[in-house]
Amino acid sequence: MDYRAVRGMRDVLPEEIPAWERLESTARRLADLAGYREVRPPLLEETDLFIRSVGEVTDIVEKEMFTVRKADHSFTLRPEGTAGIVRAYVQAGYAKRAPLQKLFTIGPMFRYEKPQKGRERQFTQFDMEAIGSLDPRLDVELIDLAARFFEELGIRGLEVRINSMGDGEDRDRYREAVREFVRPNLARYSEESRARFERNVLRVLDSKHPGDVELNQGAPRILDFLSDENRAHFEAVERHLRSIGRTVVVDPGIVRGLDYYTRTIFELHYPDLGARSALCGGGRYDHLVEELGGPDLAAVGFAIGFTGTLLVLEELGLSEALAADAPPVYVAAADPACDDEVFRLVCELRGAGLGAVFDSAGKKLGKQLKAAGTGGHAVAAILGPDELAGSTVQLKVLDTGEQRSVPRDGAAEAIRGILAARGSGAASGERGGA
RNA sequence: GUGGGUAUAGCUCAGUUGGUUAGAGCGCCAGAUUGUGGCUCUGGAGGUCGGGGGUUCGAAUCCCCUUACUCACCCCA
Repeated sequence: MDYRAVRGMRDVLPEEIPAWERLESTARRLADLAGYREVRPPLLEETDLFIRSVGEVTDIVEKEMFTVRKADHSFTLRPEGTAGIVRAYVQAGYAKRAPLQKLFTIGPMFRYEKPQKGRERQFTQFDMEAIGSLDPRLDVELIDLAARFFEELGIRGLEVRINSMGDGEDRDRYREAVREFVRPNLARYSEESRARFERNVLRVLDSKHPGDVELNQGAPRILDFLSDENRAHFEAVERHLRSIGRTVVVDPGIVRGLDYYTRTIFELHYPDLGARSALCGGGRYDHLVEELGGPDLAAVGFAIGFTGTLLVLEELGLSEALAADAPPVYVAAADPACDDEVFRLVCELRGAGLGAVFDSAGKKLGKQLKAAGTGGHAVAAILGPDELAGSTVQLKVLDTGEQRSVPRDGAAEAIRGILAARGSGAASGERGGA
């Protein structure tokens, strides 16, 4: 095999499209329900946009960007959706004419990481963003919508974890407190954690080394460092979550990897997925609009990864019931002499709004009917010399085997009748599953 | 970036201590059935055994290198 898809990128083949369409339609329906409008920023942005928004010392910027240079400019394939959406928001002038915008986008993101289960270099995300307000009900609205997305797909048992990162000053004071907490025992920490101590001390608390976990007992919690205002915001989020019946876990260990996050952050986990259990991550980014040249406006959003979601659907056996509908009619030639007339009927039926296909491999009638049956078509229309002579067509209902002759002129109508009779009895999704 | 595993037909996989023309199931094509499918039977096509080098009379099998895939760590969707 000479050519393969680029490492970490894969083809979504026709067999998988129904599952993808289901994710997309579920996302769009939810967005409509809550008044979020679709926006489609370009896949390529100036590299500096991501450095500025995601943060210079993050993994994404340091080593995961797909960057191309052209004529003194540096462009980067978007590694996440929020930066581009906020850039578009500012550029479109929404900040002045209609500051509160609820937006969503669905599309590919790119990160140069080593691929593994649930992680690809090109992956698709569903992003929802509410820009222009600090209302804690928006935090909760988004958490609720994210959870609802999975529930509508049939995925239960998700765990919602929330935390607050405070704002810049809160975080500075907290970071200092953690540094003081760790420093006396630094020599006893794992090598990994000692490196993190320098680079990003908060990650020390995230360590999975047994010894580190022990040492981290009793570490300061960021929630104790929140300003009154940020504490009130966090408590309001919890209160609203309770009032709509969403149970969540407050997890002081969540520390998101992008610099722009502030205040509320959350993740949705599917515990059975193992190492890569987070299906959704999000939170507030209350300074990003200003950072990108707009006024100081608060915002909150999340991203759901399709890759992990599809994995879970697969595991739960929920993706097998999905199959695309084949065109209802297969027009078969009883004799090669009728091929022209078969093609004419196919086009005629399509003109009448009936999906129709024909054999173009020179199969004999028996093989054509076999193909019609296994191909998932509902009706076979058979044309042979006898039918041509009598201006008729044989219609065979493929799942019952019953067959009758109808006038050629009335073929479309007769087929419509058969489909209506079939369709009325069958529930949606009858095909594919069984 | 670090560490482990795996590479044989379109797919899922066998291949015995290295031994002659590398197999099976599914799928595909055809015939039995010269105008009627889903079952059955018969036959067929399809493989530089990931690539390169080495050991050997002889390598899919042993050794080295390489590439790809995959899993985990890190981090994240």
